[in-house]
Amino acid sequence: MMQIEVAVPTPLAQTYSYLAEIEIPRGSRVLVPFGGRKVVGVALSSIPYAEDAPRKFELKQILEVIDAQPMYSATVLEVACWIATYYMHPIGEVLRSMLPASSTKVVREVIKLTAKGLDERADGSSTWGEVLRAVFGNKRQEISKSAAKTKLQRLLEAGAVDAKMVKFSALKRRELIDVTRGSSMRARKSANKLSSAEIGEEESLPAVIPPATASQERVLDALKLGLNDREKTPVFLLHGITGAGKTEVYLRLIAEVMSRDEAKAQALVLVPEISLTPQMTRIFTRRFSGLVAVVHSAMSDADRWLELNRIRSGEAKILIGPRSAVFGPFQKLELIIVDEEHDSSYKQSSGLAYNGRDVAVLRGRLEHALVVLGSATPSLESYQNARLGRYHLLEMHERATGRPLPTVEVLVAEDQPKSRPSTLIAAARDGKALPALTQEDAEIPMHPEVVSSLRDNLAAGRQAIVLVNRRGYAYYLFSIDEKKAVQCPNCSISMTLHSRSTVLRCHYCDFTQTVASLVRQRPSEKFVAIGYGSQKAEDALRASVPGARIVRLDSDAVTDREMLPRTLGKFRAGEIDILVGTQILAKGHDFPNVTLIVILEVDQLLGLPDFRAGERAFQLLVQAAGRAGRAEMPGRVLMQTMRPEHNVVAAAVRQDYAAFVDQEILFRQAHAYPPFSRMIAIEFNSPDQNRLRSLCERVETWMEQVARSQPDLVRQVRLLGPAVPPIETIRGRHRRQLIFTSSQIQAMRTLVAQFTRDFSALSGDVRMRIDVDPQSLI
DNA sequence: AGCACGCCGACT
DNA sequence: GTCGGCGTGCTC
Repeated sequence: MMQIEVAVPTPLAQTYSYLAEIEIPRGSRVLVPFGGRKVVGVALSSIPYAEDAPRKFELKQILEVIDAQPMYSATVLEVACWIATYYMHPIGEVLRSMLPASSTKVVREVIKLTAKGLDERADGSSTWGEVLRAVFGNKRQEISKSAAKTKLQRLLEAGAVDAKMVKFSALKRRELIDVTRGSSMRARKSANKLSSAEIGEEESLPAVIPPATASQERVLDALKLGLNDREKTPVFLLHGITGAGKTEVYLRLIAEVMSRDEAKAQALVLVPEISLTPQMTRIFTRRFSGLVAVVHSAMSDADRWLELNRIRSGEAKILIGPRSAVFGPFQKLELIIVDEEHDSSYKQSSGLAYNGRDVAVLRGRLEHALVVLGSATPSLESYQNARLGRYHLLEMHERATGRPLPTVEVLVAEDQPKSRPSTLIAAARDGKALPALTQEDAEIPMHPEVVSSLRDNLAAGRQAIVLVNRRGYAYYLFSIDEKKAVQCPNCSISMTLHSRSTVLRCHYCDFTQTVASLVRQRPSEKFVAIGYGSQKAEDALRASVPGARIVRLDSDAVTDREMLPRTLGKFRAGEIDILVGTQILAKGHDFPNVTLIVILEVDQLLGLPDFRAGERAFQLLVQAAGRAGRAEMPGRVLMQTMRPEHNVVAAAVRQDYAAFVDQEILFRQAHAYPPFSRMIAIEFNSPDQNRLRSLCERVETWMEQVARSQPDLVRQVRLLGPAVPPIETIRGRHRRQLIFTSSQIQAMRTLVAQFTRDFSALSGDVRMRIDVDPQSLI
């Protein structure tokens, strides 16, 4: 008999011991009984069972070994353990988040009609029969619990029958149904579907490989030296200006790795989710036909399994994906590329707060793989690592086309437009139909130069991109009487006006309300629409650039997963003259015929209450500017701002990364912000404000106590809060934030570990989330 | 997180 | 008198 340590997907940090007849391979998933239910855990170790050892409880038997071949390799398990420790997250949850969701949601429950239930369903006059017919239909006797749940929910919403009858417990009590636990699902077998890579292949043409430029050659030579020295597991930071041809470097490096190693070597390419377009995928599939696997978040679980299994079997050599791809089941990973390494989407913002880029560096070290972090605007953290010699810095200062960077001009915007009551809103109050949009309604503060440049560009048969860093129609709806913007009832932020100012929407919880219903609720107040978003910019552009084919692209416009690639495809094909939209447009895309980029509302970027606001603004401005003039035609960039003197704007205008870094480093140093310190943020949230308040009092008492009992430890760590974060409430949950900062990482971690131990038992509906190295403090 | 056990209001 | 509400506490 063996004793097996199993990591179980619960918010508990410890592992649990079970019994099995034989040793179970480390990394295999197992089905175990756990607190009255069955869950899927991961076997971590097997030791012979010492029968006579004293123990407080009897061990339970493992019910089933799901994977004969471990699902998690030894290295991936090591990565998981590191993440669990570093990000202070339970190991079972870490392992669960590493695979597609269905890998651990394997205990399927099945609802079955009993004989009595069958009779009842046949009875057309029975209300219970009605419920059963709604759930099972007229033929089926069995249905999965999740499917049944949605049907019951729908029935409940319809309100045709008593709410009490629309419940599993009620049906069960009457012995109309049986709830049984099905057996666990196995690792998914391949479905009859073509993988995205195969589909991509069909369309693809043979690759035309451009000759490498001098700087590409130089960088590649250095990287190849790194490949020879992999035992030292070097990390390279590839800083190349926009259009320098970093992708071509990646492609050649991958080819080099593969040519060296009897076609066994595998490579990982991490990209920000948003740049995972079919075009991007095609670049790789054309060059490495049949060897590329792709995963992205819009994919179904089944498809994701399919692609990951191609990597696991060794059939595919290259995995392209967003941050979660860093957990890919590689056989022999020899190269990891993190494209746009500065991108904030590498940091998971909910649940397990890992940073895919940092995990990539760790995994590279464990696998002895070469790691390349690429960016036109490296994060301060990575750049500092390069300065300190931890990473090798490689720079590319010329564009692959030999063309100069686009010229950037600053246009000083007028002040805010005069606040005037909108005719649209007045009409909504009267309950009349909304009037057609007038020219005046569609006005936004646009510098005359912006308009004339867009017209000239159109006349020259060229394309333009207009970037508005805010979605929606107007910015917010301001109540003149209350002297404040209309807030979301669930979140403490202003709602944004959409659909020509007829609808208010919260960008945090998606709460939606029509303006008409708002003015009915608050009949005596007067409102004005302030500011503008991408929707209004679209209208304004239509009015001021007649004849242009204009399409808006932002997360509201992208309604299905075909939308973004389709629109970008049309734009590339020249069927669209002007693309107007949000950050979606700023990243990575390569449009040869785009010669003009307009960036409106630069100022809003700079004003965010976060120490990284400057860095984000600089990155966005440079990335956006980099979309212009990528082919033969020179590009031009117009930035409209009210603060032309701001040093971030000034550096972005010159596209001078070094100048930006120099000043930003000084700023971070002066305030002891990362990378000169580390941060751990702890968030408490609860729908109950009072509970939260008393918890904060407990936290303060705790802080005073440790300051007294462990003064040496506390002296090394700065503790901020508990404070109300910039957005106090999200989805009806009030929040408080506690921030630990220190340059003494170990001391800080010790203190935080102590804190989480002392606050592990939270009463009521209070939740705690730990964010190590937070990307944003909002 | 689930799920069970446990103690108080409105119903067959 | 029960059913069922959700407050605490445990899960090898």
